[in-house]
Amino acid sequence: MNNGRFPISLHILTLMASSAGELLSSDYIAGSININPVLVRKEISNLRNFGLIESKEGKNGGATLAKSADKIRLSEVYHAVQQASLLGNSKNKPNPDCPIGKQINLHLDHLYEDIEGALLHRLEKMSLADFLRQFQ
Amino acid sequence: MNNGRFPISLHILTLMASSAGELLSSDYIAGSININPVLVRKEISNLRNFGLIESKEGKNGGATLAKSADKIRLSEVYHAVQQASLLGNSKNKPNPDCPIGKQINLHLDHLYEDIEGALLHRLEKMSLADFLRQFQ
DNA sequence: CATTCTGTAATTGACTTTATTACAGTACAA
DNA sequence: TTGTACTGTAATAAAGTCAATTACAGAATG
Repeated sequence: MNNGRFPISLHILTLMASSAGELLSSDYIAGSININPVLVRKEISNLRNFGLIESKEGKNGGATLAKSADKIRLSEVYHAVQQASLLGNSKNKPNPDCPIGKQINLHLDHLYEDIEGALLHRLEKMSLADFLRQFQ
Repeated sequence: MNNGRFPISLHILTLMASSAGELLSSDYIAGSININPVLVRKEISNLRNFGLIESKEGKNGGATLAKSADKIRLSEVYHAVQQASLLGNSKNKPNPDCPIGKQINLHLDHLYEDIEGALLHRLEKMSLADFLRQFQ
């Protein structure tokens, strides 16, 4: 994964899991993560599109989990923030006249798929509730 | 992994494995990958530090594998290019006054280590020779 | 000793990510 | 019904990252 969005999204969800039911404001969340509130709202918007978060506009509004923390797998969080490939995106444009260059992206892609499968298998095993449980 | 260095290093090593014994110039390699020769030399320099490549300066110089392709595990390549953490580096500076923020980097790091372990396990199983064997 | 390489530093440029500004719209509460 | 406190989102600016490029010293060869 290429971005810092995974930790941000997981932080957001962890905060919500730790205060289940309450609506948290983007300003409060941004204060905990120490980033800009607009970025928090963007991530919340994304997580909402993936059915992990519900939010409420207006005064006393905010966001909360859309389902209980033990129903949220970390693999869902991964999918929600995942855009590019795990290990360096195959955006390289190798020389098609070279016998190695011509084929390497195909084989790299296979390798990445294999590895990403292993990664997802791990993330699948841990729920947000499991993750929160580590905090004391 | 955050960078495009893994595919570049693997490409370099694959070229060398496919023409075992020969010294390849950074210009030739750069032509196959379609990147700048200086970047190739930087990667070669790094791979040499990890004992995967030997190089020779001067006219008719170049680089070649330091050991046979079936002795090189892809996990070694990963280690050679790995600097930052796999999933978004914990460069966030969460608020230490927040009970979640205070602890989250620790738990994120544990999670990353766990996942990286799974990834390395996969890469450990494949040698450079295995990777090259896929090419026909 | 000219040539062809590596090795490496320094700079520039392209791109990506995050912060910031701005503002419309929504819900609540006095 | 109006002020306030929020979300949602777009647009822009600032910061950071990564690769390309330039430059050049040094090594090996013929």
